[in-house]
Amino acid sequence: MRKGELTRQAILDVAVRMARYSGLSGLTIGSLAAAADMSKSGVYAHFKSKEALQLACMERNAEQFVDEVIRPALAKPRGVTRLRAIVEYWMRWYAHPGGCLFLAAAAEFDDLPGPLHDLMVTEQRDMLDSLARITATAVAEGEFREGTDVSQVAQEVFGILLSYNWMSRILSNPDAADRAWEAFDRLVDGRSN
Amino acid sequence: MRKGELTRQAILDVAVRMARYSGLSGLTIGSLAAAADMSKSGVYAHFKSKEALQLACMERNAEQFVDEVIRPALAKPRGVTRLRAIVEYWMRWYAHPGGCLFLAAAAEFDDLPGPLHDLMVTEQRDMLDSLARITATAVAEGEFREGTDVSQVAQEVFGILLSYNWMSRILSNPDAADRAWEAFDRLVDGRSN
DNA sequence: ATAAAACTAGCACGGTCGTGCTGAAAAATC
DNA sequence: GATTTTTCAGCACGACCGTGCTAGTTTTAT
Repeated sequence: MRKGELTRQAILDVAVRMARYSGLSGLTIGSLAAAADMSKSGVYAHFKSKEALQLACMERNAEQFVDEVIRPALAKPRGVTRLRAIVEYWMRWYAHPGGCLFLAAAAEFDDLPGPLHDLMVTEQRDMLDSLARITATAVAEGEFREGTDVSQVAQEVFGILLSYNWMSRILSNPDAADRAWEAFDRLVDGRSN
Repeated sequence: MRKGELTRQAILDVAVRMARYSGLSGLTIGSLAAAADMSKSGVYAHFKSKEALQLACMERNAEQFVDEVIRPALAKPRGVTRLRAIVEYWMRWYAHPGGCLFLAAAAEFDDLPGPLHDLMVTEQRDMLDSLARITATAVAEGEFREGTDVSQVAQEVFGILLSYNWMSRILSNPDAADRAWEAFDRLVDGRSN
């Protein structure tokens, strides 16, 4: 039946938005119900447990990440152009109100075994793989030197993104973006033919 | 009187160790009391509120960071040697069981105004300043080019540290440290005379 | 040794948490 | 239009939360 799935998605959208602020553990069914103008049990009925709700939030968040970062980047020409594009979209992603749910989830579940931890690791790994794969297109297109360690580039680009996020979000440093791009440009220069 | 302060410190040590796993919000007075073999009210009496306990945890954590990272680094010769040293100690710091409380606190309080947020920002800023100041010694000693943007270097080094932390802690990537050092070496090379 | 101060266990409070049953309303199917 | 299925509010539960009072013990100071 259709109506149920519809409200389920509506609840999930609210939940993800809230979780960006409070994290997945800080998200409570009571406050979520209030924000969705429903009763606690009304919300609860759509997810058999809180853990299931949290897992659904992470999946929904991952879909949005693909929509807003991965797919737009893949629409760009292969190579450095595409790498630069994903960094740009990724930085915009980090600017979401409340911050990045991936990072929040990573901090929450890094040492807490369970399905949430496992899904978090999988998603984190997928994100890194996307960076490495796009870097590989720059090698294939002859823009980066043959033999470039794409995983090394991925880790470094991710570092640029992480420190940008910290600088701009926690320290409210207005120069964070410029500095991130300067670091990126030097990274690209060092690998270019 | 002396005994009180002693057990207060003992409680705080346990609290910080627990908070590294669960975060400052996930830390509860009940579980802390159990871990410290005390009653809830016995623990509570040492801190007038939970927020005061959390603030004390952050301060204690900052002291430990100074002891384990900042001070040992300052004992090294000025310049690149000292910069390399702080990165090494910092990486060791991130390897603490449960992870880094600064990062957990940043994720928890980045969008939540209040004293905890303010203290977190202050501490984060201090950490970054330490990086910039040490970089400045490398410039003063003539190892880095005159006019080097020390804040730029600080942001980039912090990025290397953050991505190392993510790679090793969340993705359990054994190459994370090597890649971090490779990135660091290239950063130093690019700025050296 | 005695008085004063500090420490902490016991206990209870109001509140919120996740969970789950029950029954009525609403929607989908026939 | 009747029936079956789905959706959801009401309500209650046990557990744990932060908080704080009280009383008794332990530690310090005199």
